[in-house]
Amino acid sequence: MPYESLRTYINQYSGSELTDEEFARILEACTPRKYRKKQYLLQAGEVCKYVAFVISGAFRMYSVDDKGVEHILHLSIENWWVADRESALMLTPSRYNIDAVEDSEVLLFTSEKMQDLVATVPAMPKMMARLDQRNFIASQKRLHASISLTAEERYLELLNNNPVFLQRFPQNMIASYLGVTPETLSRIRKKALQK
Amino acid sequence: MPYESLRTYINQYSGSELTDEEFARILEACTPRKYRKKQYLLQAGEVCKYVAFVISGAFRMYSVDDKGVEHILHLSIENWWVADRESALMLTPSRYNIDAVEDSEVLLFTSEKMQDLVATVPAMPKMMARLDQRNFIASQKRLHASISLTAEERYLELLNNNPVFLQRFPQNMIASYLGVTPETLSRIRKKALQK
DNA sequence: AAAAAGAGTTGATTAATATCAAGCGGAGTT
DNA sequence: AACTCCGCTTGATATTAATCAACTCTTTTT
Repeated sequence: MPYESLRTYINQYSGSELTDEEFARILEACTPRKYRKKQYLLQAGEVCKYVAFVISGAFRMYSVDDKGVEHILHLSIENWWVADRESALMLTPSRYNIDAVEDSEVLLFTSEKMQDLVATVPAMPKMMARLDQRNFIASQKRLHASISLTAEERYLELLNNNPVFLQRFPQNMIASYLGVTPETLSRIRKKALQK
Repeated sequence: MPYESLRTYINQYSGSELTDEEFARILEACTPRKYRKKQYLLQAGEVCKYVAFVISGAFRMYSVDDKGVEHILHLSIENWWVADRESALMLTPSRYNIDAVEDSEVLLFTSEKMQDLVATVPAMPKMMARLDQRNFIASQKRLHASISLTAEERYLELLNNNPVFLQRFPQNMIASYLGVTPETLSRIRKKALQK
């Protein structure tokens, strides 16, 4: 079957095994779609209609402030979910943009289909609960970093926890993700290398 | 029955109505406890064993850095839950302290009892899912603020979204919650008043 | 009642990071 | 192949917020 990575993901996060029939139902509920580099999956002002599972490629979710500066809130690569869950849940227009950083392939689930699946496939609510917990923990960690650490410490923490990101995304995006300017990140790295 | 505020809370967040029997079971599963001002509910290094529902009073959750500076991650007042969920879920020692900011009364649930309730009272998983979602959205908002806004903008946002906190907690705690020093917050407020 | 501790303000100085500006080199486009 | 754009670096300067220090006013403790 195609998209085995989604199956593996759900099995892993739900702590159970999907039957072939269940997995087939999940695949029926979603739509595969490709995005070219720089193509939008969500634009600020729209309500987020889809939750996307990344099969391959990479995405970023970011806001743009009054001065036109982008602030990246989330980075996602294959085997991650992408969406503005606030907008999707509350049905409010999103403040964020989501676009492809590389040519990518995703599976799109509308919120309704996703709710159906959560109601009918036992593994799904387990996976969702687990996912929400992980999301919460991750954003609490980043909040802690952002409140109590210096730019350099935040960079080193990212280097430890998500080295993949550093290889996968250009440095200016990493800078934005860390909440510093590209110049500052460049200097931080120079300093870190000297040690 | 006592502790009606918990019942109201669960009804509201689950979108259903607890029966008297269900609510009685919930009350049996927890332990009421009082905390004096400054008393710890959790100390850094311990595994967080309880999830607490605040009946009255106020708590803060914070880390202490190498220089001894406190960084407040969460503030909670009556009708909020308090716990380090990361520690409680992962069973890892917490990096955070939780202590009472005022004399307070809470209901303590051990993680096991909470899991029992989630498994046996239908309203509970609904409430938990809703709570996780809200927590995630709230921490994403704060993360966004902390990455893209200046200290002054963050203060004004708090003034809009959680004016209660400003009345309830001393200014140095608000400063820590916003990620600035008390001196800086004092100057920000002075400036904001002049307008 | 006196003393001590805590909370907030204000001023002077320092440190961290942003901003502005210039230049380099590679990737993609025509 | 030439050209343009983009990502990255480096330097000089400006801005923001932290730090250090002093002082006032409450609140708490003795």
